[in-house]
Amino acid sequence: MSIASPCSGDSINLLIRRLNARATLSPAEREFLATQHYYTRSYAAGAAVRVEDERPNRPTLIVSGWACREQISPNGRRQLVSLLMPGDVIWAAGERRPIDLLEVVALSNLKVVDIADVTRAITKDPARFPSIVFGLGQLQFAEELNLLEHVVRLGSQPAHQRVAGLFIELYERARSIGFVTGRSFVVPLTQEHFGNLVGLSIVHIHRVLRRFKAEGVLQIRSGLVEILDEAGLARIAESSMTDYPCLPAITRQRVDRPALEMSAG
Amino acid sequence: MSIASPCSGDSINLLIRRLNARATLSPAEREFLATQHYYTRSYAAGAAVRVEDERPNRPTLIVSGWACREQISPNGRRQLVSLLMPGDVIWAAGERRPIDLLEVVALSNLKVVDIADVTRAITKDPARFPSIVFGLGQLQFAEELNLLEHVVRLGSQPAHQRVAGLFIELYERARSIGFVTGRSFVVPLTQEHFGNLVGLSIVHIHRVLRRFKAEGVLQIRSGLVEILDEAGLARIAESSMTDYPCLPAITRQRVDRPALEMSAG
DNA sequence: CGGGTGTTTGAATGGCGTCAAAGATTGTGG
DNA sequence: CCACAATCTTTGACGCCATTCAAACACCCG
Repeated sequence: MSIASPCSGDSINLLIRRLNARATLSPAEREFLATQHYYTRSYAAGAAVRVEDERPNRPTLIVSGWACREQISPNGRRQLVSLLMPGDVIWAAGERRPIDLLEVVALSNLKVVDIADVTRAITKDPARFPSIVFGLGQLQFAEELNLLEHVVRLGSQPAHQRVAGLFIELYERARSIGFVTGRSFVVPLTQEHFGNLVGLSIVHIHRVLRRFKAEGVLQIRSGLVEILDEAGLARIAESSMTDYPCLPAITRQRVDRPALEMSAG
Repeated sequence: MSIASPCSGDSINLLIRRLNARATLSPAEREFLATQHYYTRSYAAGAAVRVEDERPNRPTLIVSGWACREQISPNGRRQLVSLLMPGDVIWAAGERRPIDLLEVVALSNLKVVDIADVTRAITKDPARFPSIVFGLGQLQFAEELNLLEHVVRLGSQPAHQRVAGLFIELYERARSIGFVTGRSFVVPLTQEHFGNLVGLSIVHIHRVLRRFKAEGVLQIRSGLVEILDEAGLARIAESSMTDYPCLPAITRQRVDRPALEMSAG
């Protein structure tokens, strides 16, 4: 199953809401965005998100599914540099940024719309769309901020902190786009993806997650992340090096797997 | 603490050369930069580079010495996010970037000049200074590119690759500003700084460097880095995970310390 | 010359990766 | 709708890369 996908008509409602949260759009701006015509493209999980024959790539909005910017290290390892969720814009208009040089890969089945024409119109007459321009800039800003936190995580934190920090980020981002119901949200990633994000092996990601579940902090069941103890999770992410007793402790964790009934909405 | 004093336009020759390498400056542009009046400030090693009462900080050019952008992790560890060398610009004019939010700290004694007035004049009339505008943008671009490589290093490479990659970056950057003589260049950093950069302990940084010296790849003697085998260093940085036999091998390395005569110019 | 800072080294511990294999889940074709 | 394949998860055993602790050694500065 894939995540609930908005139908074509309101596929950019999410973007409008996000922009609106950063700078209130004028009715004219909202009208403009809502009445444009958007081309949809779909990618299978694992596919490179890229417009053929188009270099550099055209500004694109993620409608449903998740993707990442990735870089293959010279040693063959895969590093996921940043995560992209619905409502995120991939190749911003205007000046090229280094991050735009990285390959974008679909982590789940993915639907995007081309917003190249829209952004062209906007940058050609920015005075007409002040809040849109500002909001798009803020979205870029937020992604680069996440990147900086990522550097700190990778460079100076042990496994459990990295994972805790990652899930706090995911939680907040999912909530900001309205994808959290209760304390749960769908994350269409495998443990390998988590590992490639925070620089840990699959096996060790699993060990950390098992620990979190045993401590009632966080739980993942078939792609549904449930934050059981938000404060506890934050405490782990921000604990000093010696505070949190390291992994071994819990040795065995028998899984009494209850029947699942949650839908992936 | 910083000491402000007027200073000759000579200190920005390095910046002019760097900009010129990216887009040839017109005589008028060169003239403009060279005849401006610049205020110099100095910081002691370890001091925060910051203009008192000024928030956000004013665009600033590093004249001599090294600095870094750093972030203290919640767990108390220090992560150096990016290195700043002479000729680098710290707080770009115009839009604020997330990286500008990080604290800048002098790693050695540092001399900078304030270029706020200059950048203001330039951004107010960009058509008059096309190559300067472009060149400054390229400098920003380069720093963000280094940041991405840093993410890959921290997230997916073992110790010796991180260190090798770091010194390749240092070598190229030092060369690009004309600070390399022969195969040597001065790096005013301690092993602790290296560790905080690439996410390793002091002790392990030392072990890796000892190994590099024993293998005739790279040598550091009182702050002078000597690249003994550039190709070998690149091979280490790009080797696949299994290629390079890991550390232990060389156990003992007696130091026969020869007299040094290099100056730190 | 003495104190502070940085370097160097050893020993011991452990966090995390690798290897391997058995469940569990998802997807696919008949 | 079921059987089968592929993918993902889970677990144990094992070993090494890297950290921590601790202490000696070298260097710089006033």
